[in-house]
Amino acid sequence: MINREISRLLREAADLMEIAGEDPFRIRSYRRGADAVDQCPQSMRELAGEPRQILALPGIGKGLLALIQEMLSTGKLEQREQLLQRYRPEMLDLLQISGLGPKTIALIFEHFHAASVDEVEELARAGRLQGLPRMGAQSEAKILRGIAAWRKLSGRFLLSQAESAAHGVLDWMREISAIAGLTVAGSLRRGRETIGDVDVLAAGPRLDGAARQQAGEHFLRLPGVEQVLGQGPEKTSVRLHSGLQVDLRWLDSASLGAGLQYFTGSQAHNVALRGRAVKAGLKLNEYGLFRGKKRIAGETEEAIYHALGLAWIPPELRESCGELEAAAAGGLPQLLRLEDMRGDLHMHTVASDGRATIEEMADAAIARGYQYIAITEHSQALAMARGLNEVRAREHIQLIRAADAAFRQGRKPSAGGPERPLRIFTGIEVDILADGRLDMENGVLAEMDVVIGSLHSRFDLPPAAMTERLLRAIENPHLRILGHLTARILLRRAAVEFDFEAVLAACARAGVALEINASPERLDINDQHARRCGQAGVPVVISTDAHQPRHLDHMRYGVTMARRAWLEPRQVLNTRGPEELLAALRPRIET
DNA sequence: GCCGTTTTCGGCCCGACTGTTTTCAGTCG
Repeated sequence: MINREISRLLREAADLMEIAGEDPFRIRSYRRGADAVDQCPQSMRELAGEPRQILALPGIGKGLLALIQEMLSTGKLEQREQLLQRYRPEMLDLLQISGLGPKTIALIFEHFHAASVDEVEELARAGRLQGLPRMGAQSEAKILRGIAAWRKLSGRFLLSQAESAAHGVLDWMREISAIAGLTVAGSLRRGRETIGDVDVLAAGPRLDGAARQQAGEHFLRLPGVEQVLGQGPEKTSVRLHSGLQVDLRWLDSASLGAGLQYFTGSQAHNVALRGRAVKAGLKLNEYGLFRGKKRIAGETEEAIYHALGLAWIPPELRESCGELEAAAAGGLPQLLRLEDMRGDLHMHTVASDGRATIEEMADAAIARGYQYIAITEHSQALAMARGLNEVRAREHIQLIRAADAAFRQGRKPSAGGPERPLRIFTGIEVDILADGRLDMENGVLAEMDVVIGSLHSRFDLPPAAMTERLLRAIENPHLRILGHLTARILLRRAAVEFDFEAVLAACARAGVALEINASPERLDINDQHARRCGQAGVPVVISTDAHQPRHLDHMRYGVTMARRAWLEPRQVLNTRGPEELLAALRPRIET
């Protein structure tokens, strides 16, 4: 039993305990314990003989240690089993639905014995939920909207989840020496925000039938495999405990490029590309590019694209959105790269809900080669995150300025590490309230280098009201960045609807930048939105919303989205140096 | 259930907002 399964059982037990109305603090400690298991670099199984090391993990005490030991020896968690007997396993899905919480789920179960999404949907459609205490027509409609949004995205996985699963597969399969080449394809390679299943391609000169058989059996022993979906000479498919499907395909070296191209897609891109081949009297399939029976390309993707008169097209662009025409005309964009990024403008520290100090975040930024960061705590509306009110915000500015004074000289207060100068900007992530006001006095905002306005509530406002709310926020001359512009927050959430073009036009007029929030759990503005920013001349910033140093590495997800949006470095403000950035961020304040 | 202890139990992230209320429970972040 691997760490992720242990943490999953703990989390599911916590979810069920919540429905059962048990002590909320106890539930929280189960979840904290699950986090600790997830973040522990060593496996619980390895540590099983050293219980003191498990107890040393933050949030794990005697009680949870006993549960972990129980799971390691029996593979089950009795407490979870009992709750599942009392309720039903499908109930865990209901918690994913926006607008449905543990109390309502328990209430519905009590009255109707309904526990699945289908059953609850049927009750809501029939208007029967309205009979329950404190439930009216509007609540019922909200639940139905939540279910519709959930259906749209259930079964899909975040890019980061799929990436981490794919890395596990690649590491596992590298143990087979006959495999010379391993790569991911599909939507994961194209960097889509959500992934349906993971495609892994394997090739090697000595991968004959017997070797494939052996490697395929090794694949089936991959940790976390729940079910074998299919097993054949060309492809083996499994489903992991997480629900993610992973396909392993075998390719011949002579058609490696063709296979990679074919299985990377997208389907629309491939259809267009095959059409181009047909026009040239050629045929393209997963085995190569053919003139008659003669293969004229196939070992590499580059050779295939070149033979079709095209520049090689980065996978992120392969969505049949004009990339073939651009590649034919030599007009592909100079896509943004991770190394173009010079700073991160959105992060939290222990002053609100972050886990590290200003200095620790600064050290991490220096280690990643950045020239500047902005510290942007939450404002008070986000009480759960210990958001700052005006008084605390003013105090925090002083701390940031003191850290800036130390770090901009290239000196670090703490010992060790690289000594390169870093600018630390003052900032705040201020909540855009339901009526469009910013959750902080203008006098304090005026002192901030970076003011990010974000939405944290009322995602379900009608589109017109949501548009008004955003336009009003943009009117505030202190707002520099519209952040968290939530097309979708987390997989379970519905799209926030508003008039994107109107908001974009207002940003362009006001000189407000749009944020691509690179945090892997947030799918804020999507690539199509981001592409419109580039087309409309609205500057973009990419930031990680880091709550601890390692989150700074999430920048790569933001860069991936920017690449899918065809953005070039000049369109992204935090590719610029510190002075140029400040000038671009504050045009309305200082001119 | 964990933690930090004043070593035995109290505190643990809390405000905005909605819908149903007539004073607040439930959800969300």
